[in-house]
Amino acid sequence: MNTNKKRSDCPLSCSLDVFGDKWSLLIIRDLMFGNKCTYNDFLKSEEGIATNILASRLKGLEENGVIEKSAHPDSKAKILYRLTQKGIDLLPILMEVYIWSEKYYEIPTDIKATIKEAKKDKDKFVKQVTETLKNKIIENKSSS
Amino acid sequence: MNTNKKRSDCPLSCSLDVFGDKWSLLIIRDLMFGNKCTYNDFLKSEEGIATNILASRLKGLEENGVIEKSAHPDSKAKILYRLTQKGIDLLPILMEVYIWSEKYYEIPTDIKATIKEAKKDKDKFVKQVTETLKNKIIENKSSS
DNA sequence: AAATTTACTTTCAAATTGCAAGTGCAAATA
DNA sequence: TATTTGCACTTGCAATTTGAAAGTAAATTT
Repeated sequence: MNTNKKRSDCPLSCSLDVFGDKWSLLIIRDLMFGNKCTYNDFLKSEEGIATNILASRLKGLEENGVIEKSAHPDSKAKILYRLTQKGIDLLPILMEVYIWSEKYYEIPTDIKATIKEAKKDKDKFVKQVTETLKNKIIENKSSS
Repeated sequence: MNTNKKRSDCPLSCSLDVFGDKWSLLIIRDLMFGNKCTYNDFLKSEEGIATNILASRLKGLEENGVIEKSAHPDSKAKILYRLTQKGIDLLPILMEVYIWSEKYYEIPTDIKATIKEAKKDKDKFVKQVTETLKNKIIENKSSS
């Protein structure tokens, strides 16, 4: 992604410069809910992102401080991608997208339950998931 | 936008197929907060969308039921674009994007106050703005 | 030592974008 | 009434981006 061009001072426009494309938020999703954290994990996702696009999106997200690379505990050949706090803070946005889609589209049953739970108490859901994600950061900080 | 291709059954992916690009949500923003409602209004926005892109985005958003066209009360030459309920329901998503950006970027002072208000009581903010937007729909229904 | 895995890069055709100019109808102006 | 302007687009074309496939280099497994 273009990490350089800023189209205007509008916060929405600036945010879209960071994650306003068809792929970036899917990577965030995989990191948040998919238990995915390596290049190949993202490649394997259902939507079938092209490898060059994945590389460019990871670069963009990293440059924008949404994700960061770190050493993978299992192997030097692997790189572990993880959300920064800035990335974790995208959770409320994703949550609202899921809630919106649940109102207007058919939802796979496995996801449905989670959306229902989020809708019941949004703040609680955000706090819970945020905590889980933060713990992941700490885990990896201490093992790298 | 491609209104046809569905990359997966993931609700997030489907949602991004509808508004996951650099322009669509800016049009929604203009309709929601910008008091803009005609083709030329959108064209004049700060970010400078190209006219062919604007046409294609408006088409896509309409096909996806997010906006709709109607007769402009002032003139036959004008077309009035407005949000559908489905479009109005994007408000929580936009709100969360604004709140996120306020945490990580410099925000123009005029928008800052609105974001602060939204943060104070999200539900209240969504309800208030939703009501205003719904009234706009009714206004135009009765005058067209 | 050879094959495989992992994280990419490169190549190239196809699709999309962005800019400029043009079109056709409506409305305002001379 | 004739002409210009406004509005909502469309068209043409170059430049950029995407997507598919193949390639690379280091690390790991066999």
